[in-house]
Amino acid sequence: MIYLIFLYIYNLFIMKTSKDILNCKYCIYRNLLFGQLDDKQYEIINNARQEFVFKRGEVIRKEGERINSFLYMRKGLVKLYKTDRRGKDQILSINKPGDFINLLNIFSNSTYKYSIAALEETLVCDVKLDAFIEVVKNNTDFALSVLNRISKISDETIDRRFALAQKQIKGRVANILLFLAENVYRNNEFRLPVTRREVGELVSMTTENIIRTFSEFRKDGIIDLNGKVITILDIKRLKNIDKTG
Amino acid sequence: MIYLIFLYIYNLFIMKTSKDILNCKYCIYRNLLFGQLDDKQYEIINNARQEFVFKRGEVIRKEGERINSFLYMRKGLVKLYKTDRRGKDQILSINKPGDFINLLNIFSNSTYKYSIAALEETLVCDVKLDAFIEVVKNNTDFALSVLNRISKISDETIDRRFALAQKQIKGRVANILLFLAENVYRNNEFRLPVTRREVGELVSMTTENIIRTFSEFRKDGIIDLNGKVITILDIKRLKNIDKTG
DNA sequence: CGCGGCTTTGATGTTCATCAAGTAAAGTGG
DNA sequence: CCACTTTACTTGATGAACATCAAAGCCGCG
Repeated sequence: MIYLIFLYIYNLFIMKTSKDILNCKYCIYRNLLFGQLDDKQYEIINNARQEFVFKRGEVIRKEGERINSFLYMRKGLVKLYKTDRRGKDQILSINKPGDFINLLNIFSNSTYKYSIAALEETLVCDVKLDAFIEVVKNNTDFALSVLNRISKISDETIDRRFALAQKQIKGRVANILLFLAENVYRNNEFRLPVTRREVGELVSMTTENIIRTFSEFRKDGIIDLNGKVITILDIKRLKNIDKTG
Repeated sequence: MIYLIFLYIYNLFIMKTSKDILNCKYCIYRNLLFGQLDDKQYEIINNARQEFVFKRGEVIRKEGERINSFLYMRKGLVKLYKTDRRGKDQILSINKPGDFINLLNIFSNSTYKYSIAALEETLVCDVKLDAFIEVVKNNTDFALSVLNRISKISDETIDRRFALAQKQIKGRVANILLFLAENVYRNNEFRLPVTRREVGELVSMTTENIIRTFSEFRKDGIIDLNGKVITILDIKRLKNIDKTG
């Protein structure tokens, strides 16, 4: 709710100062990471920054590409995924606005170990790595803040992986439905941003079994299904399935 | 082979200068991470440093404990693991000398999300976090080096997870045997440092199926089994099983 | 020496993947 | 905008991979 009010004010703000939308000085995500920068450092980042819009389905980065920018999401939804030699994808994570998609990997001086694609129309800020590193070098508080952020991302990854590994299919599907409802759309009704196959790729199950699980949830009155539109009817029961596996 | 010679020289060195073993100035792992420190910074680390020896089975850190030191391994073997509410463990990784066990997580200003236990007699260096952070703050090259190291660890984790998820049981067991033979013991014959159950906890399979797989490999002439001692007889075939799944 | 944890094998059951076949929806080119 | 093609979705039948259960031998250790 607070979030919605925030977004509303943000939108009003944009209307009035649309010139400034291209300057991240006014970005709502600024304080997530760039809080400690002074004006000069801020300018360095801002000058090295570009915005890109990707349509649903577009590939943002391809596994194997050299990493030469820091990315963060301002709008939309993306998936990080790897493709095996038989052409089958495995989705590592789904990321939403505010996430620093590649922060964990930009300092490896190496290439992307995964691809990134847009699941919805997505707005991404792209900061040249040279500039990012220059600021890290000149502001140790910022460096520590980056390290802190990285550690937290890593903590979450461990927790998430651990939780998934315990569960079998029903628990996994419940988990992703709750993730979308609570963390992404903040609503019990939403349009599924991924295909059934992609849900399978995310939780390591086949498309058919995802569909069967959806159907079962519907028969049990836990969700309502209408093509891509999903309504969670009994969130309590869904949470219980998520927890007990 | 080079590694063994290295160790040998290192041991000779210790004999002669045993007073210095407590000073990481002479640590063979020094350059892995602390290469860029000047003498003063070096002294800060060294003064905040303690060595601890853990026997097989001892818990080094427990999930939930506050993280207040940077750890690195000088000798031995450890496992990182999480325990679920039913008391079953899941092993996240097995780590060996030279690994920075908790580097990914020390900046989270939080608690351990996993436990660490010794699989063999293990020598761990423990550097107070305050000192570590002080040096990060005063040496941006060091900070970048830490970031680089973190990115690489993260890359490896992704690759490893991806590879494991593709494989079924034979491939997973082959994978861990090769890891032990090639990365840890550098020998085709070694004493398995974990129980069959722990192998299962590492690759998400039951004890019984690990045993069955071992037996099958033996019947096929790929390995020889003698209690805990394993000899890889046909490494080519084992590598093929690892690769093809 | 006896207890508990580790190892092993066999029998049985569950979960999930695979295969097949059909319908619905979403692109695509004329 | 419609015919056509492709991709997504759905259901059922079958089988493979793996978990679970049971029982017994082994080994180290107090």
